[in-house]
Amino acid sequence: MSDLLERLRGRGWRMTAQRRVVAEVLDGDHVHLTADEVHAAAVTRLPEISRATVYNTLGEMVTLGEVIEVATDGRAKRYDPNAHRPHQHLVCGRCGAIRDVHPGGDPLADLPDTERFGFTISNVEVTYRGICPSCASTA
Amino acid sequence: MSDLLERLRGRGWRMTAQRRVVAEVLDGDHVHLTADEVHAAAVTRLPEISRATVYNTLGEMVTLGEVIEVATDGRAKRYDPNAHRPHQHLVCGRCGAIRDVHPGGDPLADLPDTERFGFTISNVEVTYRGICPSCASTA
DNA sequence: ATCCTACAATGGACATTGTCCAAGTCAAGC
DNA sequence: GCTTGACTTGGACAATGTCCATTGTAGGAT
Repeated sequence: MSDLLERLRGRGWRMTAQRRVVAEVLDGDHVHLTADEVHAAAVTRLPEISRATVYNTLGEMVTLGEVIEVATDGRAKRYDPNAHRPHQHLVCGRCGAIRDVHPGGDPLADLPDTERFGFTISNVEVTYRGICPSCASTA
Repeated sequence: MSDLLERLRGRGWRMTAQRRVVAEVLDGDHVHLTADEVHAAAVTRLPEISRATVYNTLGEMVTLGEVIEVATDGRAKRYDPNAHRPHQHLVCGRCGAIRDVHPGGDPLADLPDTERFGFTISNVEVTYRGICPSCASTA
C-alpha cells in the first residue's frame, strides 16, 4: 500500500490516474529519482502520461511537503518521498548512488548567532560526499 | 590585486586575456556567481569572450582546487573563489542571497560508522536555508 | 444516472544551463 | 620572430525545466 498516496488523499487532493501513478512510482525508502526517471517509470504503467504532468505533480507534492527536493549533483533535481523523517544524504561521487543517513547532533546548534547575519534559519541540509564500497573496489 | 590570479599563475597556467578577466571577475569574498553572471561581467571588460571559454576556465579552476562549485538551488551552479578556507553556506530562500558561514563543530564526526554504509567520506557540505533580514522586513 | 464546472492533463514551443567540436588564434619558449 | 601546442571561438546540440492554449475529467450537485 502506498503511504504517500494515503497522505495525499487525506489532503483533499483530486485523484487522477496520473497522480496515482506518480505517487506509486515515487513511494518507498531510499528513493531518489529524477523527474525524467519518474516519467519513464510512469509511462510503463500509463503510456500517455506527459512530462508536464509529471513535473506539475512532483512540484505539488513538494509544495504540500510530502516530498523533498534534493539537488545532490547540480544536474537534475531528485525527489525523495521520505519527508516525514528528517534525514540527510550520503552521495557517491563516482556512481551517484544516494543513501539516506541520520547523523547525530544538531547542525543548527553549530552555527553561532554571530554567523547568522540576522537570517531566520528554517532548515539545514547536509550532504556527505565520498566513494561507495562497490566503486572503491573497482578503483 | 587578485589573489586568485596569483595562485593560478603560480601553477604554470598559460595566462591569456580571457583567463585573467575571468579570474578578476571571480575574485573576492562572498562571491557566488553563476557561469552566466561571470560571462556577463567578463563581457564588459573583454567584449568578444565566449561562453565556452568561461565554462572551460571555471571548470579548470575547479579542477585545480582554486574555486569551489556550489549547487544551492538546483538551478545554475555557482562558483566560489574562497577555496582556501573551509566554510559552509547560508542561503535566503526568497531572494537567493548567499553568505559564507563558519559553523563550529565537525559535521563529519556526527555521522556514526553504522550510518556510513562502507563509504569513504571525503567532504561534507552544509547548507543553511532561511530568510534574510531584508526579505523578512518586506514580508 | 447525468450534468456542470473547476481543476487537471496534454503536447509542443520555448527558456535556461551546459557540453562538444572543428577551425582559427595566440602565449611562451627557442 | 618563428613554431607549436594549448587556448578561444561560435554555433550546434543536449539535458532539464517552464509555459500555455486546448482538451479531458473527477467529483459534487441535481
